[in-house]
Amino acid sequence: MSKPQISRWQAIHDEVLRRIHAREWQPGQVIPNEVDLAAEFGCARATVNRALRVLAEAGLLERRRKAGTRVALHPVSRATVDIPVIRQEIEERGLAYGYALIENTKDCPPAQVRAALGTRNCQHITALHRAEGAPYVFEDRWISLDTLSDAACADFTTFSANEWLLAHAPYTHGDIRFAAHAAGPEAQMLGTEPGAPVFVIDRTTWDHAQAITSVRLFYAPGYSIHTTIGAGA
Amino acid sequence: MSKPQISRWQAIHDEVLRRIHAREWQPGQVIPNEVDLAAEFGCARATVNRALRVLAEAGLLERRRKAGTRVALHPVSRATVDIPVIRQEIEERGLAYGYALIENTKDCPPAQVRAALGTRNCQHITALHRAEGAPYVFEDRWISLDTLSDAACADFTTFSANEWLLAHAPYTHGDIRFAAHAAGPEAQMLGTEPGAPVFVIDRTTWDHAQAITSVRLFYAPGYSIHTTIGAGA
DNA sequence: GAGTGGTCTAGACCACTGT
DNA sequence: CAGTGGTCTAGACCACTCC
Repeated sequence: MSKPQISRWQAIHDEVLRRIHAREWQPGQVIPNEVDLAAEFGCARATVNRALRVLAEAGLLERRRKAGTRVALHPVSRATVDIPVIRQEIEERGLAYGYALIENTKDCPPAQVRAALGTRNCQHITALHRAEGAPYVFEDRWISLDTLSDAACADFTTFSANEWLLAHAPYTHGDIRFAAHAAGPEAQMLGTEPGAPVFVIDRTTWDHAQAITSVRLFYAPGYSIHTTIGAGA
Repeated sequence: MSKPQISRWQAIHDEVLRRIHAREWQPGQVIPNEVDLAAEFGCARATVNRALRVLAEAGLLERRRKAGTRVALHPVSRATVDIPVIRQEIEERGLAYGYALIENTKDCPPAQVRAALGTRNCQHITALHRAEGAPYVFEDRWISLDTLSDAACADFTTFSANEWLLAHAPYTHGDIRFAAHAAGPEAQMLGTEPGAPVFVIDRTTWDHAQAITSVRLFYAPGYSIHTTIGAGA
């Protein structure tokens, strides 16, 4: 037998959620303040605070000092997407991981990447990741040599730039874009035809103000990103 | 002048993050327990707990009772994606929102949707959302009439099913998938050619154990989802 | 069994912001 | 200015899990 072990703040979280769903507290309406709710639930204010903070982070409540807490008018669905290391993503599905470096040169990136990285001084790496022998994702990466001069002499033949960067260049923040593109020259490597729809992820990461790398991942046909969303209204 | 106003727990959060990035605490290594860290930082244990909890939620730390807190071996990038109501998404870009119902019939869904919703008794709604007159997204939605019998007599001509559901059927959890497809018959409505790459979002939502709706959104060419990621290693 | 994190309390001070 | 949420404290008990 397994007991869920609901904590006090989770119970309050659930009860507040129930009142929002039941329209006892309507969208846009101000709900009682923390002191009153703590009195109602017979607990400390900090416990109510925790419950409401989680709901606010989920986008269901809007909180402002003095103005109080309101039920959000336009609750957005907030999904958290995990973007793992490619090798890990493949191996976690129980498939054999394969990697092949295609190109590794010092080069000047195209305008769009140049704008993202803020430099012309880049290492250009292209590689193919395979799952169980089949093409999985084609990686087209630019690394700023202004930020990471080591990248010029790194060996990407056995380990991908993906993993090298994880070990050598932590980032503070990044920027991700998901889109659908028509396959270009990389179609052949992905085992599809030019013009076929491919799922593309563009990602640029920074270490504070220093841009580190900008990468475009072309996924083989059939790829999709899956995630779940919590409570919404 | 604006002061960032860094709170105590955020300062500790940042310092721990610095130590992880600086490899002072290496991946897989157990870091000092909360009591020791509280002593080091000269604060209450709850404050350290808050800082470490946030880092754990971000995937950078792994915490287990008795075993202690370790630096994650495979820090995944965890991005939060906001999926707003379509009308809101368009209007927030300062564009005129347009909506046209195409079809609204009681019908039996295809096998895949049937499996997701667990019923044959469905309302089928298709509609086109426009931004500034141009096609923006084509919506292909199935609503379970077992769960929401009201949907059979709802009027979707002026307000989209998207908004009707928000007001009538809160969900407790959902399931989202992003993918790239080749445009089918909907290509014409999206102003593109069959076979062209389109960004597709599949979403199914439940209210507890009851499936509510399953929708497939076909976005017009050029659409992309943008988000940011926080600190990673 | 014992060490660690998870939670909770009662109270306090502070930051922000609407009035 | 005053009301509200944001944070912090010192201490406590409990749940979990490794040894």
